[in-house]
Amino acid sequence: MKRKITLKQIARELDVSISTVSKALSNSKEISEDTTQKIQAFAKLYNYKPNNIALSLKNRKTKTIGILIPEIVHHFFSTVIRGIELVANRRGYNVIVGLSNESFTKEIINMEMLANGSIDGFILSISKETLLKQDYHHFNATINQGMPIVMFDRVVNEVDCDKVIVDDFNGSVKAVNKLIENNCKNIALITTMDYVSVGRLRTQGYIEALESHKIIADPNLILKIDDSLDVENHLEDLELEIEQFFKINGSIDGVFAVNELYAVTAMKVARKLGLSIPDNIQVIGFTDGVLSKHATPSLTTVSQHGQKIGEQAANLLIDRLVAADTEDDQYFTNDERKSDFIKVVIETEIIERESTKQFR
Amino acid sequence: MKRKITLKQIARELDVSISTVSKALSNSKEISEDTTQKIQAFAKLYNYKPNNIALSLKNRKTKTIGILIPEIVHHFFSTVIRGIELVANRRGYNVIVGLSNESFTKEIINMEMLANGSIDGFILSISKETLLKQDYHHFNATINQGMPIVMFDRVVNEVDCDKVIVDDFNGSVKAVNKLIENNCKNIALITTMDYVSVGRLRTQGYIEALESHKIIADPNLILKIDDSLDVENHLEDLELEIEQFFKINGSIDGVFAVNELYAVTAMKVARKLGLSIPDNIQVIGFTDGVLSKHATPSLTTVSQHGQKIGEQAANLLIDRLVAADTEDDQYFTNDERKSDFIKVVIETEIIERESTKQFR
DNA sequence: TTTCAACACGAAAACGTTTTCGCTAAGAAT
DNA sequence: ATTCTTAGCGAAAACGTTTTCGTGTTGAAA
Repeated sequence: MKRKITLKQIARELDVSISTVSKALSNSKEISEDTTQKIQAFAKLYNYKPNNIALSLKNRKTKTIGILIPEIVHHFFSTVIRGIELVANRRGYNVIVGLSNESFTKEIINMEMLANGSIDGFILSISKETLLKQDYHHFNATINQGMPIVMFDRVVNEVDCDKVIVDDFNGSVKAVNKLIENNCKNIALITTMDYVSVGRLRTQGYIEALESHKIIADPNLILKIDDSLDVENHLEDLELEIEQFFKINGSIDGVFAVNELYAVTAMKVARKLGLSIPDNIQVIGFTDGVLSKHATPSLTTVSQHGQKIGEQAANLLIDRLVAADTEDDQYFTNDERKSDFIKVVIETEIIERESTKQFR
Repeated sequence: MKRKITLKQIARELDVSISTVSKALSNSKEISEDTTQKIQAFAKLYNYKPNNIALSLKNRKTKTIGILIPEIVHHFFSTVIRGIELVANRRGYNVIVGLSNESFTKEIINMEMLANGSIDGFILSISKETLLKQDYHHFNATINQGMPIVMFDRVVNEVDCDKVIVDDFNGSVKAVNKLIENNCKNIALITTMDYVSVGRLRTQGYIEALESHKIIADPNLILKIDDSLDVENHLEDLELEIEQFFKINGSIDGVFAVNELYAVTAMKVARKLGLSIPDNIQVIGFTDGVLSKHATPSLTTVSQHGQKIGEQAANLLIDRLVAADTEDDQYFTNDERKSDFIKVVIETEIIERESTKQFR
């Protein structure tokens, strides 16, 4: 077991100085061709690679991006990570992942761990607890320390930074419009509590779509699920709730659900109640995950393009990092630097599958 | 925007030496109570936190684990990551993620990027292409450089390191036994090509279970899917293949599939052919993912406990890291160090759901 | 008064780089 | 013969820590 070789060791072996080795390896023409050859050969032989940590310390940048998300076992989030990793790698960056597990405290701890030199910038999506508390000081603190942040999906106006979001509002409008066009007369909405911004926006889209068709949104047709306790492990509760909802509102012939799980559960319940899909009830979900694709019947969804979100976020962050790098030279007073932040909206797209009727 | 404060700055402000500041902050009793108080107060005020990179360079360890997996948009892998992150965090480590995307080259590039000081050790699962090529030099190279590796799930005998695997063989045996107990007479197997070790092992389990019941495995009842091209995007091909398979073998009354996708697709096809589940055909899958849970009917599966795998892997790696740390002191000749590697087997468990009959 | 321990702190090395600057020798220009 | 370039290399600083060792001051012991 031989440890990685360093410049110092090469220098000692070849009886030259460290500087000479460093220069020779970067093909500096300060060094004679002879010495350069010799050093490069030796370095290759011993598989020399510069130590990243030393480089990071010297350059005061790590070429690493910190990702902070609420949950990783989740199709949408892992898709976003894939997008981030893709462009990060292409542009010479690594990716370090932290999970908040929807907890405010873990979010802070994770940020502080990473903000102390480990990374050059953050890409993150806010945890539910943080959204509830509406306490965003940790984000602003790290931004003030000169570390850029890009938020995606679960973003918030109180923090000044680049953002990448899906067009929740218009996505919902499209979905509900589709149901209306498909002759649904009583369209139900299954959504989350309002503090999750995406839930709120999707709900607004639902209402807007109805109203634009002169339909008054019936509050009874809106089911708000409290998912503060994790639904995944209380599936029966979810089913029960939806079943009650269906029974009370017998006239429902269309369902728009703000996520995949609600949608497939709704389908399940509907079938249990003897309703057939899409003949009696048509269903559209939000988020294009595995469930939608492989459910029976397969689910028509509003696709979020998670990977694109990740790619965009990574590009935004890295652009800002290289900008900060070159900008360093020209002088700026602190407030003079133009701090207009970008908000990228990723358009949604309806993917038609079997849970809605096909008209053509 | 004020950059993070350093020891040097504190020292200058308070007109003491850097060493004094460092000692005061670590409560060294070399420093008088007065000065300690003053320094700590100042540090707190300016929110001083030691720079991780500098610490890494000094201590020659990063407190970071590198994860290298073929794909992140995959329930099993993301579950493993969650497990790793859980114990890594608990034990003071960060987690950096690389994706090989099933490519040999990307696997190597990623390893080299991370191996140059960025991390203290690897947790990885081998890419399909690497398994095909059977070229494992990059793993052995990094191990030889003194960087420990823990492999999980897709492991290989040619590399000497700790391993965490699921009991694929026994898992399959259990599953097929269950089908036999449930009175299936013609049990089909839907599996992958043999070069993926887990596919091979699960196939062997299938055969073994049959033979232990004096049943001769019928080669016609084994369908090997070539998933070298990604199946997710060629779903129809998969369905077609399975449909042909079912039509040719009309007698099938039980299906064991080595992954979730094959299982739910089999169910879909079966229903399409007018067969009801579990009455006409019972189905068991491998991997406990979202699909199994939410499919209709929900799928009986062999659960892999991905999170437990991740936790075990992380513990193995960190144990070895701290061992190497303390062991450093006593002298060892290189070959003298005890290098017996551990192979942890995570037991599988059958989760019964609606796709098999209930006997009680 | 001299000696000595204890106290409180600073200097410097080390981790592995890159880069600026300075130095020496050799050859060219004056 | 003297000055000037230039080629080729080394010394040292810097990034931010921790830690070892040294040093000066003070009060007590001799």
